[in-house]
Amino acid sequence: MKNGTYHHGNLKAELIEKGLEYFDRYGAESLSMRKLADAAGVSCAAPYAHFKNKDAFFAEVQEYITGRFLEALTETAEKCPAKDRIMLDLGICYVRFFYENPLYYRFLFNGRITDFKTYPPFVFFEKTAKEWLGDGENRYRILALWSMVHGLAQMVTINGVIDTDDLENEISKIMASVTLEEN
Amino acid sequence: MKNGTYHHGNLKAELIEKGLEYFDRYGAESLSMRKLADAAGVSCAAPYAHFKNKDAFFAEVQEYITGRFLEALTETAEKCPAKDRIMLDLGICYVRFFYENPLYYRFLFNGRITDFKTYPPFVFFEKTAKEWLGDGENRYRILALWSMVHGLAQMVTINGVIDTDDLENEISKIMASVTLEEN
DNA sequence: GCTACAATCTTAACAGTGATAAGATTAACG
DNA sequence: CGTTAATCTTATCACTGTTAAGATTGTAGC
Repeated sequence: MKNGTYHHGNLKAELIEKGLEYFDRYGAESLSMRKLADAAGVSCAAPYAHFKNKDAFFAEVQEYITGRFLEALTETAEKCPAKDRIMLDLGICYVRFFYENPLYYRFLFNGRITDFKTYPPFVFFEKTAKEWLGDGENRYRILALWSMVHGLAQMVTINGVIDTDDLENEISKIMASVTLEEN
Repeated sequence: MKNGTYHHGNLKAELIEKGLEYFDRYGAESLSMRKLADAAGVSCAAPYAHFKNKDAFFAEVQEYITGRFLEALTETAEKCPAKDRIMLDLGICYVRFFYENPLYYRFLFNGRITDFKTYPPFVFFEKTAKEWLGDGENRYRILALWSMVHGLAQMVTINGVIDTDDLENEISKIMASVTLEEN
């Protein structure tokens, strides 16, 4: 207990913040509620006033990360100069996000996301792809593109299959190597 | 201790076997060395005579699963009737393996595989792709195909983005939607 | 300001975990 | 038959998530 502050005042936010810090350094596996409480200068049971259990804590962290991921995608789409580049830019952004935050990939897509169809970043990706490809029957193409980009994101989080010195160029070439008609 | 059998005689194999059973039902997260020891009718410290630690145990389980995965791929390649179908068949096999064993995907590709480039199933996939595509500069195409198939495998382990009643047909259409020249 | 209430935090405890050390049992091999 | 190494058991450790009981404090209504 720090001097005179029985009530922390901002514990929930600090726990998430400290959680992300630890997380970025060591990953989610070794993160414990007790270390987190310690880091926030609080007793081991205090976090349970704000999170029902460890999983609920992780769920909030996940929502935060998902928010940042979705933000990156929407920004990329908005800033895209030419409409025929949008899927390429989106793909690069998608891969880059997990290249820059490798630990996030495992955290998100490891049992935590139980439904791809309703996961906001995917919904956005699908919507954009539909707009780009037109209203025809493009379900299979969208799935192909989507899984390719998602698969690439994982490659990039693990080991140098892809040259990460020039990520943009590499992803471009990979995506271009698979002809989607006018590309 | 079972009647008169201080030495189990076959503990290591039984631990892996019981491990896979538990694993198939509940996943790897809740599996503990102690439950495993219990299930094998042995004290909680006995497993440590055969495995240095929990991670070493998991490493052996991983090798077993990897073996089965690689086996499925090579068999598919051998049985393939027409050479121009081989990448399609391999892709279907790849996805089907994880559709049938959804928990394996998370287990394998969750920090456990630290290098895609040397992971035998990937090496085999790459080699076959090279043979199929000829000796040209097809690096990007192979990566595209590879990540697509790998991404699809994850889709299929999570939730109904893909119609799993007719997995073969769906994967075919997805792979075909992306034109790889002569296909 | 005072009081009641709800939110927040601490202390203490529980069962379950991975892991290790010390010693018991037994298989294997000369 | 005796020695040795492999295998197993019995403690025991530190650590984990979680809960219950009670202490402290912010807050709303008087």
